[in-house]
Amino acid sequence: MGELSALDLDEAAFWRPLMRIMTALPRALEDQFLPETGLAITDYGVLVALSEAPDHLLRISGLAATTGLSLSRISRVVDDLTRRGLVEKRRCAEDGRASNAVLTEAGLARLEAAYPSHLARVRAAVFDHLSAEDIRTAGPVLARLATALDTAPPTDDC
Amino acid sequence: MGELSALDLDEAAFWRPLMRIMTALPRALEDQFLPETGLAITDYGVLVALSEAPDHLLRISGLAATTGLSLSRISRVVDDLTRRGLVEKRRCAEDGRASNAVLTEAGLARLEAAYPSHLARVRAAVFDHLSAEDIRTAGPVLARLATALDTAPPTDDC
DNA sequence: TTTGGCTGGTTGCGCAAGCAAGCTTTCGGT
DNA sequence: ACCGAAAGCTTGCTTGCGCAACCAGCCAAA
Repeated sequence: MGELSALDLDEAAFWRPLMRIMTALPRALEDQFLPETGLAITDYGVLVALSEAPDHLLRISGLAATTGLSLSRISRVVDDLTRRGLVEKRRCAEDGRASNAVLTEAGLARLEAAYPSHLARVRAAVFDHLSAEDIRTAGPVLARLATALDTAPPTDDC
Repeated sequence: MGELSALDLDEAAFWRPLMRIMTALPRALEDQFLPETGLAITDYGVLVALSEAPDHLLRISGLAATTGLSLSRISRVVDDLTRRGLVEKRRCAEDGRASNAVLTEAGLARLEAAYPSHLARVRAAVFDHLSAEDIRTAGPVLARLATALDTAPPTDDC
């Protein structure tokens, strides 16, 4: 290390905005969302993940993977959602160590009720400011970056 | 609200990766950076902001604005950096309420020492996975999004 | 000049999140 | 059949962060 060249102009013009977005977007999304729906984005993410899973059922660890949260966090979030009746936790039949989280009726209803608000926030924060062209050209780049981040967490240094 | 159409395919292909990036990138950057340099990215951001300011001097509130952190957080971070000798806090002469944070020699040295590590992390996490073309086409889109987020925080609903 | 409002910053507190250590169940090897 | 290692959570503790309440210095306007 130490022999790397600094960012060039194009890179800087990519990097700076990306940093701003990383810090500002989450707040822009969450701020109105929680009061409007009674769900934290984290909760919402968990419910979405379950709603997209076969039988609305997912292992705790699978939930952690798809939401990108730590196992410990997911454990507590699922407990909380269970307490609120939006999710049910069942010990897995074929593996006594594992648990499955299942979306309840109430959970699905809550998710559906929250969806418009989420959509509105996303549109207001992101898509209202971009052209169709923007979205089409930048989308694939973001996709490459995202998959790289997903697959490269084990240090690919050296 | 409630009358919004769902995301179309292009939008979804933009939004999903963006969410992944928002959650995964910060960790990818911070994980090695702190052990390598003894600086949290937040600390690093503050030092960078100061280093780019005239006379290496910035109001506390200015620091909050440029870093995108809350005033309270900045207040504590600056206190901490002061305790570590990387920054100096001076009560402002022409306004007794205000404080200025100034980068010390040690702070500048620390920043310069940390820079290669930061660069390496950014390259490994981001630019190593993107082509020059990617960067050139997506950069402006990210820039639009970032300025929109910076200027639109007061709810532009209704 | 005094008083009420403002602005810049600090502090008390609570919450989300991760890490590390623990517990239980499973599985592979002998 | 047994034992050690590993998998799948859970729980205790720490940290980063923001909000809201607060305090001090500034600035009108009466």
